[in-house]
Amino acid sequence: MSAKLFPAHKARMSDVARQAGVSLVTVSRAINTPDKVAPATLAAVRAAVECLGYVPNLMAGSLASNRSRIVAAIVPTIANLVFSETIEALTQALAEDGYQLLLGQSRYRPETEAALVDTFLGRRVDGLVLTGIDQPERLRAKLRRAGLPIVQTWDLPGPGEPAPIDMLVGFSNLAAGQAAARHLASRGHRHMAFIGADEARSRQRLKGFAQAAPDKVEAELIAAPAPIDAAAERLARLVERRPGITAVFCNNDLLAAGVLFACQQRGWAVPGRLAVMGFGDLPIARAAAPQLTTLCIDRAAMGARAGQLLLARLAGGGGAPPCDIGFEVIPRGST
Amino acid sequence: MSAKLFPAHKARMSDVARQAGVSLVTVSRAINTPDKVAPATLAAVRAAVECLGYVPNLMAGSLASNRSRIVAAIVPTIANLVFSETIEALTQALAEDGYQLLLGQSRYRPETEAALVDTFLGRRVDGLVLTGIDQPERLRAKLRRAGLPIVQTWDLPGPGEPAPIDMLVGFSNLAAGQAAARHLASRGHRHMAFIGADEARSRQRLKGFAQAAPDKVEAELIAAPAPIDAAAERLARLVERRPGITAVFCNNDLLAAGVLFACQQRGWAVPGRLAVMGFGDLPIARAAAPQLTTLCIDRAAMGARAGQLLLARLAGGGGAPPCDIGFEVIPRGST
DNA sequence: CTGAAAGCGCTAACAC
DNA sequence: GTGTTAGCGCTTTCAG
Repeated sequence: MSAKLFPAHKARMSDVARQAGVSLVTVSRAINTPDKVAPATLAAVRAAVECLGYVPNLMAGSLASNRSRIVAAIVPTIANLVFSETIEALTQALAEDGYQLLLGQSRYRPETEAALVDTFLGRRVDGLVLTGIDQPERLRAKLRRAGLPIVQTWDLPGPGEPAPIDMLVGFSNLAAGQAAARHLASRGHRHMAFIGADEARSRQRLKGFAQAAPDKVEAELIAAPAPIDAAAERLARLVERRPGITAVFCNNDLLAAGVLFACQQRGWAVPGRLAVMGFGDLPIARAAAPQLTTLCIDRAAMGARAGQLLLARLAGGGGAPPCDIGFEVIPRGST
Repeated sequence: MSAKLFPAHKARMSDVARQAGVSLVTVSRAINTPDKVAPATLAAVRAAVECLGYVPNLMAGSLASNRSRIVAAIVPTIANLVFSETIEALTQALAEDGYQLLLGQSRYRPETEAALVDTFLGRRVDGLVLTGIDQPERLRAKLRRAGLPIVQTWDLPGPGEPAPIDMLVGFSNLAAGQAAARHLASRGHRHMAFIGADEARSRQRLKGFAQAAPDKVEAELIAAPAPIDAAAERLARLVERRPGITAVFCNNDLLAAGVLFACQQRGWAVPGRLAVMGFGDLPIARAAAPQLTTLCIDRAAMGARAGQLLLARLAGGGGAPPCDIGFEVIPRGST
């Protein structure tokens, strides 16, 4: 409780002001709007700052200016490349304008997400990035009332689904699932299977997949977060239930890589005996042999775009229409 | 009697106080230390909070109390499972005590790291988690002067290396490299190669690996962040330069998986023609075929421990000695 | 271009 | 238990 809580950022703005022989306000301006200060004054202030080792207290500044320059993001988990790559790009985009990222993990739980939102609102973050569009109405209402810029990501509302809370950048998981099925069908497959996490967006892709598949789809849903080492075991179950399947759509390239290894062990040719399709176009997709056919989602673009939308709004810009970043089937050797 | 309707978060504590018929301080206590408030008062305050949709301004609270309840962490990139899993555990540990995580990415650049530190100090974060121990002396000095709790992670200073800035939880990358070489040697290998990122900790592991290898080690260093799809190409280079190599140590399990696929394409038996060892014990290690022998680092424990060290110090506890979380060679089929 | 005054919304001492 | 009095360190008006 003693000295440790009152560490070395001892110098305040008033100390710098005294040292530089100017007023406190001038120091503030020298720091925030240097071009509105006379060169000589600026130099004096900078010298004083240097000399005292002054570090501006952004917390106090935020309180006074009502702008925290902090944006919060909530993802189910950061320990999943699809989300961490999005967050990487988002952080980068924000950093360019001097914004920092407060990270929250919902662990796929709505209550946790709601609790995180409360905390973030309390911290007066300037903006919020959410994963998915399946927030409960109660939360959506609260967020709308809060009136801060919000970007929902990773999904697009279909007909009948609630409108975005504010801004949105995503893609249709339903359409992605359909595209996967159509790709496999185009390669002559009829009996398809699905392995994915038991979670909203994955289920949405399964729905689309099943819609567009020529035959009934056999599915294995793994409790999220999906452990990819489950691949071999899930494949085994699938094959036991439906020996005739000739193609499997894995909702994550890592899972698909696991299936590739499992096929290798079974002595199954890919795509001869089983076609394997992944999701994400993670680096492993190209490193695999055969290379993975996959659904490419531009995660970096999604994160960057989310950041840009927020920054534009924070800079006084108007709203932007929902942004569909789309997806692309990347045909490679595994199908 | 009836409450004014406040636009979201426009209600201040004084509004709640008036509505509840108590003083502002009482509201503060009701929120922060409910057990120091009479039940009836508490109920009245809570009703008022509910009725006004009051969300406490944590920013103002932080300024007044000089505690932000925010911890910052800097990693090279979050788009790498080894770091994102550490951050996941850290975030989780902090959340349990009501702390949030501000995330910074250095992109393996010391200047970026230094700039992030400045910002975070300005934000008066309560603690800081750093990746690695190779911060320049200038930065170390600044951080020591700052006097806030700091945990360095992912490494352990060897003899002659600078002492920790404050607290530390890591493992010896040098020893890890040595252990890898010894494991491969124990399997009868003499001609070993290394593929890894061109970055401090990876180089440290290479150093240990080379020290303990019976013969000269052939190395391929990939500019960080290492794209894992480079695996096949790097393996090709290695083999071209030293056809006699029989074992390769990859500094990341994903890279190792890529090498496994490359071997498959070459028709090389693993471990018959080439033994492959990974690093990290990521989920893919067990999903691979053959399963990957790897160096297991308990990243979740490291992140959690970092959080606990910080929380303990913030709760008034004393310092803790450097914590070596160690590593473990997990022998599996690939060697 | 610079300065003086007036808070931002809350917590921390102290009183009562 | 509860209230009163002071700030936390900065940014904003608004003067000059």
